[in-house]
Amino acid sequence: MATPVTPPRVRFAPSPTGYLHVGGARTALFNWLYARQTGGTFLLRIEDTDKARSTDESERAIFEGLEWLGLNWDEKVVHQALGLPRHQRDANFLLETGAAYRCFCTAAELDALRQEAAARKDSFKYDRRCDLLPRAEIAHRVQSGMPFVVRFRVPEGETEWDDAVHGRIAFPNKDIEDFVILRSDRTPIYNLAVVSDDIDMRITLVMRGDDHISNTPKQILLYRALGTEPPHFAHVPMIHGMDGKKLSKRHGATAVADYQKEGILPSAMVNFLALMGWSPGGDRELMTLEEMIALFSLEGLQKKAAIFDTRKLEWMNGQHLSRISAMELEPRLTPALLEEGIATAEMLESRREWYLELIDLLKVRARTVLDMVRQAAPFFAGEITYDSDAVEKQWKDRAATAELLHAVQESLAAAAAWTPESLEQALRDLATTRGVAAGKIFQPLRVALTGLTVSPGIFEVLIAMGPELTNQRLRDAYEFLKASAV
RNA sequence: GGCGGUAUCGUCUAGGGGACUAGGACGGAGCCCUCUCAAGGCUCAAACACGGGUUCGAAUCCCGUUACCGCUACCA
Repeated sequence: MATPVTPPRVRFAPSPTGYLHVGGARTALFNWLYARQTGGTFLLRIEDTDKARSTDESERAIFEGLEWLGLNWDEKVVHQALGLPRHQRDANFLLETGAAYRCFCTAAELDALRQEAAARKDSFKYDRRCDLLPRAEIAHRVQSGMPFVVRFRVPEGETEWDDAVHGRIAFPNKDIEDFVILRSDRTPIYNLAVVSDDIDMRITLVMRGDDHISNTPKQILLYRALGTEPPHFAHVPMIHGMDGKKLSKRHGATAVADYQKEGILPSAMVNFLALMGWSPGGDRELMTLEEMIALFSLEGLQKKAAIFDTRKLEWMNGQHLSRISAMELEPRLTPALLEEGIATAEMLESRREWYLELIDLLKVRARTVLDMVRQAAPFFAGEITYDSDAVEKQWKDRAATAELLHAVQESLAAAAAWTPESLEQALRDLATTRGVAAGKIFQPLRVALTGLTVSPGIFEVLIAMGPELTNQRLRDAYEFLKASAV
């Protein structure tokens, strides 16, 4: 009863000409999810046939980006450039079977033709003039070493396929020109390299950006000419910037590494990316990778381009931040803390329990790891800076504030114990004695301890700081108040 | 220009002919909670691009129009 389907093989095939773009990452994610869900194989192919633009550095950036997102690939990375002999073999095969022909037109000639067409307001399409050359002439030119490219002879008819996201798409072949498949330097053009490689890698489903829709009929034609049935295709929508245009540097951060630096968690990034162009149906939004694997389906793919809204990403990151445990968060926060010089590795190691509790305290109100770093600073020994707005608002009367903080210090010193309950008792008693609202004490104290008007609950802050640092901070506050009293 | 694709709140989306007074989320406004800020709870504003069909009935199906996007290289 079981239907013996061969497990799917999908791939992500970026060209190493920059960094890992969020659009690319999203395409990779969909392929990965599909493979993981179906028990298929997810492959990575580096399309480095454009030697001028490809760099090792950007190849590394792609690996690191995918690894950070948790998208592991199953077999050895394929480098397209290494397939050169096969690409040439395939081109020769097409030449031999008559599916392709040599074209001796130079770039300059073609350019002139194109301009003529443009002047006539005609659309340009190669007129096959080299295909019409007499056999003898072709042989002569080849023998005399005249450079040529190989063009695919597009047959009559119509090319169509059943796209997994768009349904049936058809192109009249007459609208497709005889495209080049091999350059005069014998290197392959994209469409040939892709088809040759995808056949070689036994890809069963090509899932990629829908900017490739118009390449698809050409590729299908190549598959057939090469004697192979084409794979299935799924063209996923693009990701645009807030202005509705293709996402580019103008829109700010477009590399996944940028978001890594800004303190976005990979789990949030992947969750957010998945929702650009895919939905599990219903109201489901917050998901882990595992859940997405279970829920993923081609049917849930959207046809429409999505606009990348970083505000929702940040919200989502906040949600992931508050769900993740301090233990899991620690490895992401620590490097940032060290880099900012807020703490040292030894310090964090020696007070690990305390450190993990601090993380739990901070993660609730942070949207990014960087937020946490900023909020963590006051909890470590060292100078703090007083936010000018905070001073203005909560320490307006310097002398009165100094007096108040002295009273607070005494109350804290007199507290039964350094526990949230005792400290709260002490401070609330102080408020009662002085006949003021508790907030009138908490707020100035918060500024003294953190330099900010925003922090975790004041008793949590006191506990996390401990009596020593608290007293130090209060002494610093007196100094500041005295110095700025004039 | 030619060809192709797409069209639900500002944004991400749910919706598969009657369950739609079109749901959720981000963002916005407000309220509650409260020592601040988050978080959380509640409330409000906010969309089926337009025009024709098909049908007893259309956000859902078909056709046009419009707008937007993509491709149109010896780039990928």
